[in-house]
Amino acid sequence: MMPGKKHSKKRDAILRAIQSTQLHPGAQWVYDTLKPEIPGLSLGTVYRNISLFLKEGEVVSVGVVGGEERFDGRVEPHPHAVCLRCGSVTDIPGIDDAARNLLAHGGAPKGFRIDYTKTVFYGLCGACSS
Amino acid sequence: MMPGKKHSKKRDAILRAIQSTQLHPGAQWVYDTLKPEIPGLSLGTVYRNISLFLKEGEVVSVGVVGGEERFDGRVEPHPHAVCLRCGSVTDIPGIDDAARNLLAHGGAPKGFRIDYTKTVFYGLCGACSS
DNA sequence: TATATAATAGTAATAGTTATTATTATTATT
DNA sequence: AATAATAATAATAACTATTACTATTATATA
Repeated sequence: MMPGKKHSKKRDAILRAIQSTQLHPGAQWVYDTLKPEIPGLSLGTVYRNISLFLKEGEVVSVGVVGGEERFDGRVEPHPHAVCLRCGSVTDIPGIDDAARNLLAHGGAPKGFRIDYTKTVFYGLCGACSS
Repeated sequence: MMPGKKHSKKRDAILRAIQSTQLHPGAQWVYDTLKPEIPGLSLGTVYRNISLFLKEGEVVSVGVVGGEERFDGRVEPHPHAVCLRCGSVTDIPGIDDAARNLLAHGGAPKGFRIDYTKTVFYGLCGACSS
């Protein structure tokens, strides 16, 4: 009865899976990764719980890469680099989005209330450009 | 025999449709808009030609909004504002992405070659926030 | 333990997009 | 202009990521 987070072994596992990698995985990756240790896991459960995490702000969407939505367990706003060849997504730390955000407020369309910003750099990752 | 652009009434109409609006439309909108004046037009043709435009750089993708990919006929890089409620996409002119781009080069992952940047602001548009 | 509530698996359904193929239009060549 | 080669298209089927649905199972509460 102690007020706290909602429980469910599977839900927790899904959140931890997303938080414990820097791959910015999609739902399928989470499913494939957890399935061996949690045989009774369905893809629908992964999708449903990720939706919950998004709503509760425990996970954030990086956007759609190659037709698949990718997620990030690090919720502080920061830019990402997406490889156009292999689809890898990399964090770009150390660059604060907030300043950019402020800067943009001046130019925002009349009456538009900005909630958050996403900055994505597209190109070729180290592995794919060498 | 004069070297010039490739032709096709439908192809041209599709490109002009995208270029002549600020709605940042998706494929379905282009189809719905042109269908009355070009009854013999199929959705597949719209998709196929948009893919060509993307490859040739005549059109640029704004990203996926509400599960649908949206396009822009203005190809100079500039940020966009996406309304989380109605899905409208608005240009944000007057803010140069290039500076931001440069700024980011320092922080980009080792070996990552940046080709272009996309900055999107999410929030509520004027109509939806009032 | 009994009862109410929430979470899940499995499956079906949906929607955007891409591929296929037969046909039609366009371009090049004679 | 007539014919041959090429490109573009419509119509349809296929595909994929995602969501909805439903019967079942697990969890929490009394």
